[in-house]
Amino acid sequence: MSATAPALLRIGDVAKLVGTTPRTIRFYEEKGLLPPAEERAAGQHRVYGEADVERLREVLRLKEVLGLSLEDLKALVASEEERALLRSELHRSESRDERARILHRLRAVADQQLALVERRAAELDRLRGEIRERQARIDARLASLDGT
Amino acid sequence: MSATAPALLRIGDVAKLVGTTPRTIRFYEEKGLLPPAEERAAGQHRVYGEADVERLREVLRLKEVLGLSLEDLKALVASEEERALLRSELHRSESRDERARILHRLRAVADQQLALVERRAAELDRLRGEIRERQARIDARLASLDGT
DNA sequence: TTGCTCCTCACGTCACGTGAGGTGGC
DNA sequence: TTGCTCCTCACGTCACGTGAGGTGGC
Repeated sequence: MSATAPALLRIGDVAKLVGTTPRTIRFYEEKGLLPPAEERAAGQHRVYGEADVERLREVLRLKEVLGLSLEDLKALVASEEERALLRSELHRSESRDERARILHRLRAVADQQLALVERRAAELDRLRGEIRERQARIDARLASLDGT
Repeated sequence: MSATAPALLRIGDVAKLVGTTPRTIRFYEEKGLLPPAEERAAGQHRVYGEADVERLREVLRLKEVLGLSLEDLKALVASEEERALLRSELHRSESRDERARILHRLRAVADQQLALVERRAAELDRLRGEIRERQARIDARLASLDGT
């Protein structure tokens, strides 16, 4: 049975895979941002699976790109959890009405997440635009220098 | 002469204008990120001008949008200072060759700053794209539910 | 003189980093 | 048994927040 068992990872493996440190993973667990990673006796190694890696990767990416505090990140993790739950419900759903209800809820979650991203993106776009304008003005002055 | 003197601001005024706190301004000064804000005897109030406000506003914006550490921010502040210096040199420049040299240097500074912005923007664009795709897939499934 | 804002320590906090000393599994 | 990674305290650090106690200017 061990041949078909899913790959079990230790905290150092997970940290390397997602580009962080064991300490950060323990810290997030301590703060309730990640689930306690399997049952285990005190002083025992934590054990993780592929799904945990994917989840953590997504969480860290959202934090980095959006610059969120752990408090804000907690809310986002909750919405990611709802998304996962809804997707599995969608698979098991049996009636058309139920599927429609779940899909509408999924759409609402996506809208909410997009709003967070759009705010940051707008600020960056503006900054990018300003620098490009500066470049254009410099180029124009250089061209007029060459032209005369 | 006091009628034509430039508006002199205190640290609390500046903090409000740029949306931060006096403590942060003092901290940045302490860390060498901002100049010591006018000569003043120990225990005297700090005094600022309009130019200081503009500078600080830009610095804070770069920090927030790019998510930089104070160490990285220091380098960016240095490049902003070079930019200001180059611009005033450009005004005073007398030969065509000098102007060309300064303009090329200004262009290099802008390129460098844009590179910083583009990296962040690319990450955000990808995230934005993924969420929009999710929305589109949800909408397609909803449409097919209605269609059948 | 009364408020208000300012000043300088200096300790608190958030999100981890970094050893210290000890235990677990190939 | 030897390495390696893991474990739990626990103190350090970075970027400030937050009083504590006192001084300065309309």
